[in-house]
Amino acid sequence: MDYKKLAELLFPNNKLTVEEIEKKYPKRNLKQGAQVTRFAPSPTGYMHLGGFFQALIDWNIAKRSNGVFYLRIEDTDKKREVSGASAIVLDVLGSYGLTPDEYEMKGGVTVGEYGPYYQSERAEIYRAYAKKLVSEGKAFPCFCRKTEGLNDVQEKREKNFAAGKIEEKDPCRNLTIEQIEENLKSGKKFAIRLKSAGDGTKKIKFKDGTKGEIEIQQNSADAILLKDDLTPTYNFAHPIDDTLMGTTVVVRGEEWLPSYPLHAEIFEALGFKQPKYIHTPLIYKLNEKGNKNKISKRKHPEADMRFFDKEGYDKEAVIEYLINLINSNFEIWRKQNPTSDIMEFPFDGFKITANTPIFDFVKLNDISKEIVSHYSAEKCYENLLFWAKNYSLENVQYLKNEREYVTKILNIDREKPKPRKDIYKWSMFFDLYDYMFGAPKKFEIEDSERNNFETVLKAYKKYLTLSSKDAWFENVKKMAGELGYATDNSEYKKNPEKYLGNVAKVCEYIRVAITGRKNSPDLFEIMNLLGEKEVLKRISLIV
RNA sequence: GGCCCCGUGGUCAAGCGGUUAAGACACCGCCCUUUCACGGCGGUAUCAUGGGUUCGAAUCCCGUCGGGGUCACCA
Repeated sequence: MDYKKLAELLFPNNKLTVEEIEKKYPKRNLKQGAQVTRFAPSPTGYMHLGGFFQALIDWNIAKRSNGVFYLRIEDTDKKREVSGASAIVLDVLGSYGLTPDEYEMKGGVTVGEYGPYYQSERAEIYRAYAKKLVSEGKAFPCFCRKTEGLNDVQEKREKNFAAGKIEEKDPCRNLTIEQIEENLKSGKKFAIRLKSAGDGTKKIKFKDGTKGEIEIQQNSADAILLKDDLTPTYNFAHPIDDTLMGTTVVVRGEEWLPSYPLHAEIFEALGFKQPKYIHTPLIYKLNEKGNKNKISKRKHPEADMRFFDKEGYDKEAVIEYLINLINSNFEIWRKQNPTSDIMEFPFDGFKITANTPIFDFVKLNDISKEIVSHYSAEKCYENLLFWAKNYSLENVQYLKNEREYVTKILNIDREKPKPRKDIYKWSMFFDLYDYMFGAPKKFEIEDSERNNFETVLKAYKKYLTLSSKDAWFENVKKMAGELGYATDNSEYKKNPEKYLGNVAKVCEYIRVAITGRKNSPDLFEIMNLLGEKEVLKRISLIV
C-alpha cells in the first residue's frame, strides 16, 4: 500500500506540515528544574471541585519551580460546549489567586506564545499529524457507521464485556486503496484510527507521580484519532498539544489511568517523548450506604466551585483544606507555622496520597473557623460586604449604612489571644447574630425553668448597669445571691442542693432573654452594644 | 466480565521490616470559666481478611473480600 498516496487522498487540502508546525513551537526557555503544567478543562460551564483540585496542584508545581502554568480549553466536543465557559474557569481560578500564565479569552486577549489555547482553533495541527501518521502507515481511515446515541454504545460495550474482548482491531484497517477511493468517491465520511501494533499480551511499565510504578497491559485498540468531522479525540490532542506546548508534568484525574497505554502508543507513533504524569485521586462523598460516590454536580452542590462563593466560604480556607488533601503533612506544618505564608509550605506534587479522599465539610469548617478567627473585625466586615454584594443583595445597604455597628459585632470576642471561633462562612452571619438586629422571637428555655427565668428577669430590671463590665457583673452577682443562687462556684459544687443554681444559671437566663439562645459571645459586650434601653425593652417584653 | 487503582479509628492520615501504631477533625470526660465557645488536660476508637517470607510484618509476596475507575467518533 502506498501510504503517501493514501495520505494525500484523505487530506488533499492539508498542506501544513508537521515540520512547519514544530518550528512555531520552539522549546521553552526555562531555568533548570522549571516545570510546565496545564489545566485543561472541557468547557462545561462550571468549575468542578475535582478540576480545581488538579489546577491547584498544577499551579503549585509550576509556581514553586519558576515554571509556567497555562490554561487550555479542550473544546473538541461541540455537543457539550457551553459558551462563556472559559471566562468562568478563568474567573474562579483568578479569584483563588491561581491565574494562569498563559491563556486565551474567547473573543478577547491571548496571553502566551504557545497558543491557540482552544483546541477548536488547532484543527489544522491535528490534521497535519494525522496525515503524517497515515503517510507512515501508522493510522488508517475508518468508514464504519458512527455510533449513534447512547444505546448503541451501551450495546457495543456490553457485547465486549461479555466476550472479555481485549483486542479491538477495526475491520477498516484492511481496506485496499481502491476500496478507500471508492468510499471517498461516494462521499462517505471517514474517521482516522490508530493502527495499533499491540496485541494485548505485553505489559508496559511507567512511573506515576502518585501511585508509583504501574504495570499495565499495552494498548491493542485501533482507537479513534480524528472523528469523522476531522476534529481530534482527547487521546490524540493530548500528545500533540502537550508536546508542542511544552508541558513537562501532566496532572489529571485517575480516571485516565486506564488509557495511559493508548497515549503511550500514540506518543511513540508520533515520535514524541512523554511528560511526567500525576494521576490524582478523585474526590468522593460517602452515601447512605457508606460507599463512595464520585462527587457530582447533580447530587453535591459543592461539586461546583461557585458553591463556596455563594456560601461565603473564605478562599484561604478552601485552599488550605484542599492543600491538606493533597499533602497531608500540611496540617502539621500549619500548626508549627500558624502565621506563615502558604507559599512557604514545602508543597510536593509527587507526594499526593494515593487514597481517594472523601470531602468533609466538618473539617473544612474547622479550618475556616480557625482562619476567620484570626482576621481583624475590619477584614471580616470587608469580606462580609464583598460576599453580600454578590450573593445577598438585600443586606448590602444595611451593611454600608451600619458599618461601624456591624464591625463592632464582628469584633466581639475577637482581637484577643484566643479568639472566638464561630463564623466559617459569611452567609451564616445574619442568622448567627440575629439577636443583634432585633429582639428574639423564640427563647431556649425549658417550661420547668420558666418561673425562675421570669423571677430573675423581673429582679434584673433593677440591677442592670452597663457602666463597666465589672460593675455589670458585680450587680449580677449581688442579685444572684439575693435570689438564692450561689455566687461562689466551688461552694456551689460542694452543695448544689442549697441553691437554685449558680451565677452561671443567672447569666444563662439573662442571655436567653436578650439573645434567645443559651450560647452567644460575651454577654456584657452584647448588652453594651445593644444599649441599656434596648436591653430593658427586651426584658420588659417577657416580664 | 477484562484491565487498572485503592484498602491504618467515623473522616483526613503518619508509617517504608523492630514504634507504647504520630497528628488533625469529630465524639466523650475533666479543668478553666458569668453561658456557649475558645483554650488546657485526658479518653474511646484503626492496621479488611487468609496464607506465606522472616528471629520479627501495618510495612515484602500470593490469594480472597470490599470500595473505586475504565473498557465511546466524551473529555
